[in-house]
Amino acid sequence: MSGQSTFYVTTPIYYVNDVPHIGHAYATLACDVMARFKRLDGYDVHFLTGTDEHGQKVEKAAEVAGLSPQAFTDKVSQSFRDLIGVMNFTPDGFIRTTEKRHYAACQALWEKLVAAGDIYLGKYAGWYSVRDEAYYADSETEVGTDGKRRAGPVGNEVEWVEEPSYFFKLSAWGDRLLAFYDKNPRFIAPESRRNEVISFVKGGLQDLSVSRTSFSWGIPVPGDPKHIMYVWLDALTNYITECGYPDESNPLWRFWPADLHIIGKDIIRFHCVFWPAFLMAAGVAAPKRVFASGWWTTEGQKISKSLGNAIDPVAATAEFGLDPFRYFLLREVPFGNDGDFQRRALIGRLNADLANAYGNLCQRVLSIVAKNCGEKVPPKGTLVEADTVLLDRAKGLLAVVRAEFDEQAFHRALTSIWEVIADANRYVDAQAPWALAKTDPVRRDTVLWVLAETIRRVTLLVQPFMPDSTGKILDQLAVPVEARTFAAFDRELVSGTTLPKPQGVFPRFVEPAAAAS
RNA sequence: GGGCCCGUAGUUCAGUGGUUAGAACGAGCCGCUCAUAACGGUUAUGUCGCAGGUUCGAAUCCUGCCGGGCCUACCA
Repeated sequence: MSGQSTFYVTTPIYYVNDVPHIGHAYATLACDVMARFKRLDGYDVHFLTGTDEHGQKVEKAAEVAGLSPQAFTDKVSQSFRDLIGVMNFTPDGFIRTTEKRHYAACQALWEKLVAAGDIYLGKYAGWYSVRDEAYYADSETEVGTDGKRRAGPVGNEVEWVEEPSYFFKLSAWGDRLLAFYDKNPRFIAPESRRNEVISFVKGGLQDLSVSRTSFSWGIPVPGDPKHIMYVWLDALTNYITECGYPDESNPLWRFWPADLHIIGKDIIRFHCVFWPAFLMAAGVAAPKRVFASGWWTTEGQKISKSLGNAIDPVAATAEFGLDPFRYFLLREVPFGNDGDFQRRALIGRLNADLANAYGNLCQRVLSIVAKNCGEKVPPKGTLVEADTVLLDRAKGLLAVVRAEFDEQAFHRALTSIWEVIADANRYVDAQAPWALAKTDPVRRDTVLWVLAETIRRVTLLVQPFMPDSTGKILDQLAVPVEARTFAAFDRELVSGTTLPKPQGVFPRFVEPAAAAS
């Protein structure tokens, strides 16, 4: 037990200004699949998600809704919890930045940074738009023909504003960050993101304003409560709050440093530049890896509220089924790339990959077994070369899939698995067990055993992606629940085990219009 | 302006110097009949964005151009 390797994976904490959409579902799904895989592979896993609830925007949104910030965030945070059930996610923790433990962690981290000499009091100055309630960089503003400075050619008027602010000495961390990236080539993925970050850091870093006095919905700076901590310092800290920071005797501290932060590509800088700098300054180990996922578009168009083309995870799972939806999101697009959500493509995947290739393979094999082998796992006779070729491919899959998971290459893991499914379908045709039934029932039984055993192995590996459906298939193979981890990958099906009646798991999807005509 | 990534069959993509450029899906044809009209076999389709260059040899390296996406800091 104690020697077990740990694996800590996190989603971004979601900003409660928005209701959950496909972007949230996607990042959390990737973490869920990762967590499930590592659990099956014997790791001591901790999977964290949660909500980011501070900041000016939340304060304002609450006001508009006529609620206190706390009541408002309670409500919106719940909608993210609800998504967990809808998508069958399995987080071990759900953190909210409004929790007491998180205040304590943030303030402890702050004090560490002060003690290390990395925080000082200065003045934050910039072009401020009262209407936007936002600061703009000099380069973002321009002076119009009327002599007034605006945020862009058509933006609102800006004025020069200065407010006292604490700063983090980020400028001093450039070289150490570059050395860190150099020593940890796996820290940022995909590769192109790593290049972006490195070039950004090489361009020189400025000190970072890490407190605000213009609003109050946030975590007060220790010893100077007029100041509220910069939301990102607050938000990023959640990952160590969960582990008990600053109490390193907390049992969950064993999970730090995190193995994997999965994030959206919009927040790379915060995770790959600010976060390791904060941690190194505070003397805490930096996370091992940050993987930035891409964005989804719908039918080639950007998702936007005005177009009303957002993909609602609840609607999608209701129409296509949860597991096919989970499968599609991770199979269709290389993880890390942007993806286009096309209805036609989803239906194509559902029918070609799930109903035809995998579902039908299970069904055709299991129904022959049910009709010919007395509803029992058939006897495994002498294996010939064709049998061992197929079985060896299925056996070899675990190592292949494991390597792909270490790169978060979910689409490649699935491609590899589906190659064996295709092999199995070819094998069925080549061996023709329905013909053997008449000529050589012993051989037929062996063929069916080989197929059932191949389906078992494949299905064990598909579990993280489609937990419900694979559970049903393993039930139909009478694989005991305790024999569904990778430790049992080599525990072959036992001939003579009674099997339940087979039942299709992945029905074909037929468009309602087509079905009617 | 600077930087990063991409442009390969109808579609989605793989392929980073070496035989006639690959896969999947889709399409045509043939076969099979255990199965969810599923499965198998087979055929077809490409100026590898364009133009130069390096090389015995380039989709693959270099240069320029065209087209698309992204980054270029402090509202998540």
